[in-house]
Amino acid sequence: MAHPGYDPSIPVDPRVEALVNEVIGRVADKWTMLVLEELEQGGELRFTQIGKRVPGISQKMLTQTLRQMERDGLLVRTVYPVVPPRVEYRLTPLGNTLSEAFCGVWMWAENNLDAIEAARAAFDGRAAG
Amino acid sequence: MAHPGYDPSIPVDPRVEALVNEVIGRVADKWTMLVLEELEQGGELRFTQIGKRVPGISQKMLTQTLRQMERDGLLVRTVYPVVPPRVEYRLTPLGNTLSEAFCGVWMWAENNLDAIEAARAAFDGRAAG
DNA sequence: CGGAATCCTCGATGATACTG
DNA sequence: CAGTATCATCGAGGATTCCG
Repeated sequence: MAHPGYDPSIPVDPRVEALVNEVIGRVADKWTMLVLEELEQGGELRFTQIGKRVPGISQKMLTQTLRQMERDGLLVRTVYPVVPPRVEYRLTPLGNTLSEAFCGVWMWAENNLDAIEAARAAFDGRAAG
Repeated sequence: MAHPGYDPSIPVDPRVEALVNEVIGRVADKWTMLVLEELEQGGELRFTQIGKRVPGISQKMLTQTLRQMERDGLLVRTVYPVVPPRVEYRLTPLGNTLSEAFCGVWMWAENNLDAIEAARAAFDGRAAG
C-alpha cells in the first residue's frame, strides 16, 4: 500500500493485510460512511433521527449498519429504559478518528467533481465517436 | 459532511451532494481501492500483472473496475499494437491525488486493527454472556 | 494477452408484518 | 420507538467459453 511506512521489501503479514482489507471493505461501505458523517455532525442521535438524515436507507440496513459499527467500536449505543424506548447513538473516539481519516476523501470528491465529469464526458465522447 | 468548509447552515446543492455520494460510492468500492493501491505502488502495470497483485479479483471485475476508473479519469490505458497484445495501465494525476486522499484511511485501518479486534471481542463476549 | 459474451448463483437489500 | 423475523427480488459478481 502506498502510504507512509509501507516498504514493499518488507513482506506484510498476510493476516494483517487480510484484516486491513476486511476493515477497509467494511468502513468503506456506503451506509457506514453516511452514518458516520451524520453522527459526526449531529453528535448524539436517535435511531429514527439517523434514518431521516440518511436518505434512502432502509430500517433493516440502518439496524445492521449500526450494529456493525457498534461491534467495531465506532459508536456506542445507549438504551434509556423509558417508554416509549429511547436509544441514542454516538461516535466513540475511534469513530471520530475514522471520520477524520475519511475527511480527505470527501474533500477530494468535492474538489474534483468537475474533473470527473469532464473525464466521463470525454470518455463517452470517444466511445461514441 | 464533517470536513473543513462544511457548514450545516449553508444548504448543499442536492445535485452536488448526490454526485459526491455517487463518486464516494464508486471510489470507495473494494476493487477500486485495491487497484488504486497497486497502481500507486507499481507505476505502469499490465492487465495480468494487476490481476495477480489483487488477490481474489475475477477477470470480469478487473476489466469492469479498470474501465470505470479510466472513465472517471483516474487512470490511462495504453494499447501497444503488438502481438501478443500489450496493454498498460497507469494512474493519472487525478488518480494519484485520490490515492493520497485514501492514505489516511489505510493508516487508520492499520493503526487501529487492535482496537477493532478488541472491540469486537468485547462486543461478542457481551452478546454471549 | 487482454479482453467480450454468456449463463448462473448467491448474498445483499428492500418490503412487509409483528412485538416489547 | 426501536427494533426482530420472514419472505421475495434483483443485480453484483463468479465461472466458463470464445475471440482478435
